Amino acid sequence: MDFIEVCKALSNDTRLNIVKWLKNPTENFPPQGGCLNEPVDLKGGVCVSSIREKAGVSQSTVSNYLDMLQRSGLLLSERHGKWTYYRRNEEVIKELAEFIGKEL
Amino acid sequence: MDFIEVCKALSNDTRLNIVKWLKNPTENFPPQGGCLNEPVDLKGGVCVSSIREKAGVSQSTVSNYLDMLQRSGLLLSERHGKWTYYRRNEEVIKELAEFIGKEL
DNA sequence: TTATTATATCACGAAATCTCGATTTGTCAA
DNA sequence: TTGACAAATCGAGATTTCGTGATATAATAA
Repeated sequence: MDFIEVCKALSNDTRLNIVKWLKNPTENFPPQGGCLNEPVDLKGGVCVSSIREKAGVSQSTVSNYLDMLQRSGLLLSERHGKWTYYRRNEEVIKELAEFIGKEL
Repeated sequence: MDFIEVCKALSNDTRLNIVKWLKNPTENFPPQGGCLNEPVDLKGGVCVSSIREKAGVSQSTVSNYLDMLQRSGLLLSERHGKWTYYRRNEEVIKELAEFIGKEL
């Protein structure tokens, strides 16, 4: 985990909120995977357009934010058909808490 | 604690190192309070010029960094005569770890 | 008072980040 | 194959951050 990159990723209200919202996807976003007939294991993942709507920023901005959060390791993404579903990487978030508790 | 401001403050290698170094001041810096005859309770605080030397940046940069770290709450400062001694604010650092563990 | 030292503040150009609209790519359906 | 839609990438102007040298302030010493 690159702590500096994680800090940069979290140094923005919208990006911080995205990470928080994804802690409880069903509370914060509409049901996902709607259009697909096949049952897909989304593991709580949420598609870009749902996140964009909640965040109230442009499509390119949210795409950039999600990429940034993924590159920092905080989020994971999985593509199913037309949609890309993002979810939290709980292991990295746990690492982050441990880093602050021990290394910082 | 303003989490965003803390993240911004930690989004820089030198500033992150300063916070880490101040965890063990006696290991990382020369003895402090040397010129003063009066015994001063520095509580592990380190003066700006010692930090500047260790960090290898200009005086204005380190002063700016220390101000930023203090404004974020991560550091505390105390002036004694000509010197300003900076030390960690362990309570805020604990808050930070708790925030990540619970809120994030 | 004057000189010296420690730190803070100012002003600046360079580099990075922010956020957007436009365009491109990828996927599915007709 | 074409059209429609989701998401990623591109390009750009506005804002912020980076790090510096110069200057100002504050405290001590002579």
